Amino acid sequence: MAGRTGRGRPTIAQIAQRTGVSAGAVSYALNGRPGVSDETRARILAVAKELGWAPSAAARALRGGGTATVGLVITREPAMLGIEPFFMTFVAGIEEVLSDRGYALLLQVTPDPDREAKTYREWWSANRVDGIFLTDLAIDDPRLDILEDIGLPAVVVGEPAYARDFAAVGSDDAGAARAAMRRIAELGHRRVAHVAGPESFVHTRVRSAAMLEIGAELGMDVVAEVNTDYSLQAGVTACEDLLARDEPPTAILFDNDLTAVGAVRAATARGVRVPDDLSILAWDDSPLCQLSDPPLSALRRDILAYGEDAARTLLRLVDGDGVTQSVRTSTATLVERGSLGRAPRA
Amino acid sequence: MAGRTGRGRPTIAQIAQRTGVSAGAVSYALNGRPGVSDETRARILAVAKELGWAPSAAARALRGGGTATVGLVITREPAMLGIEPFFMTFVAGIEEVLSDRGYALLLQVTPDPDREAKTYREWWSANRVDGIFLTDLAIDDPRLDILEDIGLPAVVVGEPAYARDFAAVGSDDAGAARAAMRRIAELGHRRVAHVAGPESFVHTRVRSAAMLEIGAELGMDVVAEVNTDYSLQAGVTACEDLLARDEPPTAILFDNDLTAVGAVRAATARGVRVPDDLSILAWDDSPLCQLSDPPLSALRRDILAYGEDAARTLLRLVDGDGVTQSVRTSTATLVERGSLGRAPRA
DNA sequence: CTGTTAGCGCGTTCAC
DNA sequence: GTGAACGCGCTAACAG
Repeated sequence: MAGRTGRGRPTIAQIAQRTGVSAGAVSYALNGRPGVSDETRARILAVAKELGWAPSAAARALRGGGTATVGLVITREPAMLGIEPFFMTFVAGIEEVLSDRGYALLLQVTPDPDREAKTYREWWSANRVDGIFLTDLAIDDPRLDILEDIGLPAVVVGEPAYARDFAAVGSDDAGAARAAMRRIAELGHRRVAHVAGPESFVHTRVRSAAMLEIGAELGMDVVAEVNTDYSLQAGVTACEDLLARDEPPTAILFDNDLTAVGAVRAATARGVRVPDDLSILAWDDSPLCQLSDPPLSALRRDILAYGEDAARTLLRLVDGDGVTQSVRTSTATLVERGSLGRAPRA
Repeated sequence: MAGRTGRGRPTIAQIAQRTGVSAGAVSYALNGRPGVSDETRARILAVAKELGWAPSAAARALRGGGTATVGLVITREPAMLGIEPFFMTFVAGIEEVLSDRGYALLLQVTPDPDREAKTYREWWSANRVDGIFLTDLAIDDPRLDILEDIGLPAVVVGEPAYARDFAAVGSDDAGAARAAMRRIAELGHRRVAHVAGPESFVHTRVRSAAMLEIGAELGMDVVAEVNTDYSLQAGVTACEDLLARDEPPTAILFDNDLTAVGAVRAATARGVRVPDDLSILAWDDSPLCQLSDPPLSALRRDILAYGEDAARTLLRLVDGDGVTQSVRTSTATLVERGSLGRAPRA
């Protein structure tokens, strides 16, 4: 179990020497293949265990056996990551699957989108990863061109419809938006607004499109679609602007929790009561929602499971097992906590 | 600049073939060493660039040139990570330094402390990392034994005094506690409490010891030292218990922001006003502090810079440059926002 | 000087 | 069960 001080990391050659057999035999034994007697095999395994041997990742990768590593680039301002509950939880979910399989996660955090594309090429050229996760999918995403070009296995985390031929793992945003709008309509609201994320993201567009369509279907007036950068301040500003209108919405759906929290503060500061005068609904349910006052009703996704699904899909792709062109979907549920109420009388 | 479809990742052999020279010559050219004419060198570099060549990480590692990778194990319940602003920001800081140098971060998130030790051995045996960051330092930390045994370069993120011969990067917690207590005393408080983190962590002990010492020095009564797991719920419970005492504290210092937020809610729910009846001070200033009502006063550390310092130190260690046994320190400053007020009249 | 050849590091695998 | 070759980049020894 130990590997005593200073001997350097154990190799097959060392094990071969100690057991008095060839390196090839050791390899067969360690990999559970035929070619060695049960007796020698046992001896070899014992010595390997004593030395704490593990195969050199470098040697395996060199032989073409894969790197046992997958990559994730998070394109965000580093300082913003601390409050972005999504990524850390998503990474934790990924880890849960990877570590069981002996895979490691190579991470890069950078605010620079160009760097992300470069990183994919570098990782591929240097043979550092067997596959990658691609998040924040954009319309006509140039990263897909690069990945197609170099042929690096990838799983798109997002709307499958925009993922071309890549395997995708996505949540059913349109369905969630539909459920939310139904509930909002049920509470008597007729004028609603949508405070969304960055316009470039596919999931922003999907949600916005769904809002408009469902609004029309339900006879509601979607008075505004506002794009933000997901920041607290953007939520404050958006809410203030909406409330300053001649005919302000009576309910607002936010694309993340941080903007929704900002909106509650903005409304309260203006003397607008939540939910009596204004209903607020957040997308993604982090602890922030419970900390807000009143606590926020939210569309809850199981982000940990989302990460796990993405990781399982990528590993399957890397294994070449299923030709996983298929689509996975996790669903969001509406958690009501008090920021969502009946529409005020006209 | 591209590497066209399907050709597989470019190798030195390919470049050699295209330029009509030997692989050795290509290697010399690519590494800026003498042995090739300027002319050939230029040709080689051009082809390499066109193919998007990058050295195989595996081959380099195999040759003993290092893996250009460092590791970090985060021992936390995955679900808790989403609200733990510390680690994500810390990781972002690390990344800022690593990516400039072409290093990658290998990450593992696991709730199992035993797994962490195992991971260090595996990473070392498999030659996956050149060094690691060690966080959440404990008293008589068994991980230090393992790292000493295998001789893997490591930087301890925490109190240098407990880091044995390892290089350490730590913040001056005792100094910060001192400054906080001075300010609390200045506001007239005489009965204070400290709601700390897990007892096993060195930095918990350091802070607790500092609190008691400074309290005595300032003639204050530290009525309680409570250990928690940093969770919101633990903050709620701790606050309720403290307020239920015969002589409750008039000010409480919390070791993280989440417990402090929980405490504000618990106090408010009991009809105890913050800061009129009870002053609350958080350690580490994440956006949560601003979202709380009233916004929390906090001991602010520059966690991003903390991560950067740790990364720089580890890289120096890996390079073998400075024999960085030295100690770094970043200081916390007190940000007052309104949860800290004058002591109520007896 | 300009360039080539050969062998290393480590695990895997094919032929014997 | 053994010996040898392979994958890839680096470098010491050697040749023109």
